[in-house]
Amino acid sequence: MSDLLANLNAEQLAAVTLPDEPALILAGAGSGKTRVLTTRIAWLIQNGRVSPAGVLAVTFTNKASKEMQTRLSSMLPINTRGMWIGTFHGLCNRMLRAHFRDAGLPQTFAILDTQDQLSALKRLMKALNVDDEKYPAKNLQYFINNAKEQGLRPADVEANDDFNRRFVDLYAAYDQQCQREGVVDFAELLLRCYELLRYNDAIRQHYQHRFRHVLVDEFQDTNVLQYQWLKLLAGYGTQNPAAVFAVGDDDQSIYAFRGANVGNMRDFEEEFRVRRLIKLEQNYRSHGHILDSANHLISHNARRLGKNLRTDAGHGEPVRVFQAGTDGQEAGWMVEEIRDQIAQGMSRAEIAILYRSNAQSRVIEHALFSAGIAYRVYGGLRFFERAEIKHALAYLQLLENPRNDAAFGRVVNFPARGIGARSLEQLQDAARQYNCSLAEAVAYVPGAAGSKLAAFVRLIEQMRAETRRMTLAETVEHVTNASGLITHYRGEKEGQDRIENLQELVTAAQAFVVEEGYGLEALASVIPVGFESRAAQATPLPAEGDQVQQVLDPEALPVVMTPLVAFLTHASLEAGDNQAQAGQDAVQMMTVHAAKGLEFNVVFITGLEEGLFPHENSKTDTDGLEEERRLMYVAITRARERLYLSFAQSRVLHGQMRYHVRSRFFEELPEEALKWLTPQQSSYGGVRREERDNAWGRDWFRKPEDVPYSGNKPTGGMDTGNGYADAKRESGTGFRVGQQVFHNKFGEGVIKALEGDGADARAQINFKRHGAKWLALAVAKLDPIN
DNA sequence: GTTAGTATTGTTTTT
DNA sequence: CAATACTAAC
Repeated sequence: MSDLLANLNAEQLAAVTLPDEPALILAGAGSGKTRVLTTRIAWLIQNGRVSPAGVLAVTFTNKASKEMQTRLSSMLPINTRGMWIGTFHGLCNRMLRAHFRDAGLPQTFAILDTQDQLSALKRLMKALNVDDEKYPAKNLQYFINNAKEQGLRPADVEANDDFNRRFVDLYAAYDQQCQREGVVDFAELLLRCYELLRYNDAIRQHYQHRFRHVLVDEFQDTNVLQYQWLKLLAGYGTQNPAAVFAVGDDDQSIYAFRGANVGNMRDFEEEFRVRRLIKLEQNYRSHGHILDSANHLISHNARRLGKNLRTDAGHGEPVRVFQAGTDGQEAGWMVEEIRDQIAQGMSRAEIAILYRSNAQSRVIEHALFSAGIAYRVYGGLRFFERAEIKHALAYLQLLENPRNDAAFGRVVNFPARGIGARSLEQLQDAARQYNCSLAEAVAYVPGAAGSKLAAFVRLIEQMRAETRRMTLAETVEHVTNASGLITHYRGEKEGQDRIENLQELVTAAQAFVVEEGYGLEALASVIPVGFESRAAQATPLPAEGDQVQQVLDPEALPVVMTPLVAFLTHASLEAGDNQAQAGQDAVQMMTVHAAKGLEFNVVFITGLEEGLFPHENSKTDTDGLEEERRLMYVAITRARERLYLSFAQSRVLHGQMRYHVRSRFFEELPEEALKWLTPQQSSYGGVRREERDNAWGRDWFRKPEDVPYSGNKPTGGMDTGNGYADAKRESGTGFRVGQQVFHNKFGEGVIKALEGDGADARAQINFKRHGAKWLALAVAKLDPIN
């Protein structure tokens, strides 16, 4: 109980037990930031300074918010579910659902992700006959989001020239389109919520009265709008403002490209008259050399609040630096090092490979895969972003809201129903003419096209009727079938994976109902002002498949979020990390951005080359460069015991061979902390070249099923078409020494030796034209001759 | 209206 | 190299 504070150092203790007033905590990497934040909440509650309902804690990522909830419930015997702990977007969504009428939104508004937003803009521009050459949709998207992040509506944006004026007009038209269709984009979620609080006195006062403690994680990454939102919520400038507890690290601000404004930290300090500024500078994570490197590097940034991390741990091992000839060699070297580490008992999950951009993961994946080392890739294409999943979700959206034109357009002809571009054009014209949704405009389209469209609308209506009494999972399953999606993919050669993903969606729906209590926590907090205490108590976990209406009395409690809407919201707000096999012990691969907040025993930072890291587009201005340096700082401080830095002299980028010099960051690290692993200057020998040569091969992700593998499911299917061939190949019976084989790239050759088995099987082949090579049989496409 | 095949273009990081 | 846009043939 009272040992909440037991293991805190002096700085942390001071932060946790601060009085109820604005406070800024400058928390260095690995200084126990999350711990301070959660302990603070627990301490406040335990000492009766605030009730769980009076706390609002906001983070940036879903991961962080989940972590906070987990830790909190391990400290206190309370249900964190009903608490207002979440991401900015998640909390805004909650509030908007609760007050949808006041916010001017339909009850079932859908959320557009970045892709959806872009296609909505393209659709709009097409309808308005805007030249995409002159006004690229992508630029418009950036323009709009940027404006929204500053809290600016079209009327507030100053247009200095014709070009900007056009953008402003399009911004206005886009907002109207969204409103008509009942959808909001990410930025709108925040802006709309901000406006709700700002212009609705009763609601604002309610929340200001309710939240006595507002805690913010990663404060350095807040944008202008988020800060304004916080100020409103915390009752800045009122008689009795909430105590804002902001935790941040200016050195870890890496989201400027997304509108993050480090200046918020300074503004906060001034505007809230912060008297309590605590620096957490004791690092509990990294060994000395690693920390020295981080400190040394970041000291090259001019604009800093100033902070230096220290550790009690010894120097530890030096930072190892490796220069490779090619990206393939870099990957090959990592494989060897990882093998060593694993052999010495290091858990795979404690090894992380970091890179600047997602594209770099391919070569590394290939090397790990050939070596049979289990790995997991974060980021990339996430579950809810897959095309087949988005199609299924679009059907589900239409069940809730037929006016959602984006969803309508997405699936009206998928699977193909003979509704082509021309018919759609007619439909869009009609919709514009009668100022209605696409679904409503169907009635105005004559002829064959009209009847096909009408059939589609009937299909949706029929599905809606059929699923009315179904559980969420049943609904999802029914829709994947009745829509014809499953049938369609069954006929496709690479459709098996997609079908499996659709089945996975049913499972996900099931899991959502069980684990999330149906989004009950969202429901509980979604109850309009005045009802929340009742709702918070009414959180018995529903039995599997129970309809929420059966758990909560619909008469007494205005249920605003149906399970389906909750699920769809969940899908857009949490793109669903591809954690298919999260529990498995696998090497972790991710971008540096994705690594923020995580830590590992062993860390590889790869591709440290000018143009890559620092990235080409950021090299020109100092702000960009400083952000890259902060990014590097974040990367370094992920490591606990061992850190590797590597770069390659040449690598294949955008399908072309590029030659790079090593990153300037090497010049900014303390020499005495580094240990150069002198690479063999190998233009020929050294690491096996075919690893690189095969890296981009079409058959790249062919794999036997039993290989430990937990990366992204490749979208291309290999299970159906060539599963048999692979099985034969891997069994070893397919090849013998002396066998003549043919390879797509290397031509004819003779097998000189065989080695290993299963996924590890390799063959040494003497090619007529390319000489002797070792090829992994699981990867290389070899056909026996004769 | 659909499909398959070809030309083009754009490639950082993400809630 | 990949995703997307466009074009020509079915």
